[in-house]
Amino acid sequence: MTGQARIRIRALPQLSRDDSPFLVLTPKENAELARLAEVLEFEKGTTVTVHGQPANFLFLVAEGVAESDRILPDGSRQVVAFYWPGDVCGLAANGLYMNSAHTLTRCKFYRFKSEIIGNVFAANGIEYSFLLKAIHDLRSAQRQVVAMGRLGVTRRLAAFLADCADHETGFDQKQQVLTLPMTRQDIADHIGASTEVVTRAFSELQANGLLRRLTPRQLWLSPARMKVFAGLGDDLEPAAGE
Amino acid sequence: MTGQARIRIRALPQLSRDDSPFLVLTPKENAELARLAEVLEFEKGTTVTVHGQPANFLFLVAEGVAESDRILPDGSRQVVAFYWPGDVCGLAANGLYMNSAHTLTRCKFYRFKSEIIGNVFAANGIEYSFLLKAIHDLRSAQRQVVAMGRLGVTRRLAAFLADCADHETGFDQKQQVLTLPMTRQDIADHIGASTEVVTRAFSELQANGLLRRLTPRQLWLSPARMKVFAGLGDDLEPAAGE
DNA sequence: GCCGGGCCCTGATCTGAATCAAGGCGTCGC
DNA sequence: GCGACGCCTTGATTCAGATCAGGGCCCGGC
Repeated sequence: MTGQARIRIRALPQLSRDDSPFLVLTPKENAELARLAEVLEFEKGTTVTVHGQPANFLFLVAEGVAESDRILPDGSRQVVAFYWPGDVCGLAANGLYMNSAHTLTRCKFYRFKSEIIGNVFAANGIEYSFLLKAIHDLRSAQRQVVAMGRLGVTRRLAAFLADCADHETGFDQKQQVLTLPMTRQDIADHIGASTEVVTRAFSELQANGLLRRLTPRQLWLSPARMKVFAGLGDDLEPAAGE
Repeated sequence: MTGQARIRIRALPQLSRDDSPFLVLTPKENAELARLAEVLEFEKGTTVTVHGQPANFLFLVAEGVAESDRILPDGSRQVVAFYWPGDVCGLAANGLYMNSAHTLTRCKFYRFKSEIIGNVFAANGIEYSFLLKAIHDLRSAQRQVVAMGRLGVTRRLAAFLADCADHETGFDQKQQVLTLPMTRQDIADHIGASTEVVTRAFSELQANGLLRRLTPRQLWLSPARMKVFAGLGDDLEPAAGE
C-alpha cells in the first residue's frame, strides 16, 4: 500500500539555520507517518474539504496543486492559500474545516485522520501547547487575510473590535465596555487604512448603533452584533456565547 | 524568581473540541517552562524586537499589550498583530525576527531563549515537523497580510508570482518559465482584486520587463527581480539565491 | 495659567481599483 | 469543420478610500 511513500512536509524552519525548503523525515519517521496515511487521487476540480463540515482528515499534497477558499455571505470569495506538493491542508476550528479546498490539477494526497496530531503529541504537554498556539495564530492570520481581501474598511474595523472584545484584558463583560490600548494610527496600520477612514468607520458603526464612543479609547459595544456585521465569525462557533 | 508564575499560552485548539481560550499547562509543565523563563518589565513604548535582528528570544506576554509591525521600503507600516496576555511574540525567519515589536502599555513578559523550541522537541521528529510547518504557514499568512494591507495590486501580483516561482513544481529554473495551475479568477480572489485588474497588472509587469507572457499560463520571469519589485522579500534572505 | 504637541475628528479633492461593457482566442463537443 | 462556451484581455465609467487641509481636545511642561 502506502508503505514506501516518501513523505515530505514543506516547511521553512523557524529557529534553526537549516533552511532547506523541505523538511525530510527520517526513514523511520516517514514509515511511521506513511503507515497512518491513505493515498487518494483526485481529478482536477474536485472538492476536498467543505467549509463548516466536520474536519475528520488532514491532507498532505503529494502531487498537483490545490487551493482553499472562503465564500463570504455577500458571495465574494477569498482564496486563502494555494497548496503545492509538501503542503498540508485541512485547517480546522472547533472541529470544523475553516475553508473549502479544491484541486486545480489532478492531485495525489496523503490523507490522515485528524486525531493523528493528538495521538502523536499525546504524551507531551508543552510541545502540544506550542503547536496549538501556532495553529491558532495561523487561523487568526488567515481570517485577517480574508478580511483585508474582501471586506470594506468599516467591516474590517468591526472584525477588529470583535477580536479585541474576545480578550479578557480590556473588555468589561458586565458593562460591555472595551478599552483600547492602541491609537487610531495603530488600528489604521493594522486593518490597512488611513486614520481618517478609521475615524469615519467608527462614526458609521456608531450611527448604526453598533457602538458608542464614551471616550476615543472607551467603547460601549456588543461583540455579537459586531461579529455579525463584520460577516466573518459566521457559523464556526459551536454555541453563540463565549 | 519566576518559579511559581502561572504560564498560560493563549490558543484555541485545532482538533479537539475543548475550546477554552487558554490552554493551561499542568503545574509540572508550567514549572518546567517557568524554570526556563526570565521575567521582564517594559515601559509603554519600548521596542522589544527589531525586524532583521538575530532572533535569540521568544516572548510570552504576561501583562499588557504589544504590537508587531513591519515597515516597508516606501515607509508605510503594517501592524501584523497585537499581542495580549497569553500571546507569544518573536516570530523569526532564518534566525532573524520577522517584525519589530513594541509595547503599547506597560508590559510584563516571560522571555525564553529561542532554542527552547528545539530543545523541547529534540527527541521527536514528526511533532517538530508539524510545528515547523505550522510556523511556516503562519509566516506566509503574515506576509500575505502585509501585502494585502500595504501593496498595490501590481506589487501584490509580483509577490504572488515570486511565491509561485519558489515551488519546484511549475517553475523551470533553467528556462525561467513559470507554469501557473490556476485561473486569473483564482489569482484575483487570492490577492484581493478583480480579474480585470489582475490582467492589467500582468500587462504592467510585462511593460516593465519583469515578465513575458508566453501563453496566459506560461510566464517567463525573473523571481529575484520580481521580489525586489514587490518590496517584501527584502533583507531576510541569508543569501541571494534560493 | 499658558503654551505646545499629540491625538482625534471632519470636510474637500483626487486616485487606484471595482464595475460595466465588449471583443479575441482556444478548446471541446458534435 | 463549426459553434459555443470558458478564459483572457482591453476600454469607459464609477466609487471607496487615500490624501490634503484644518479644527478641537486633552495632557504635560514651564
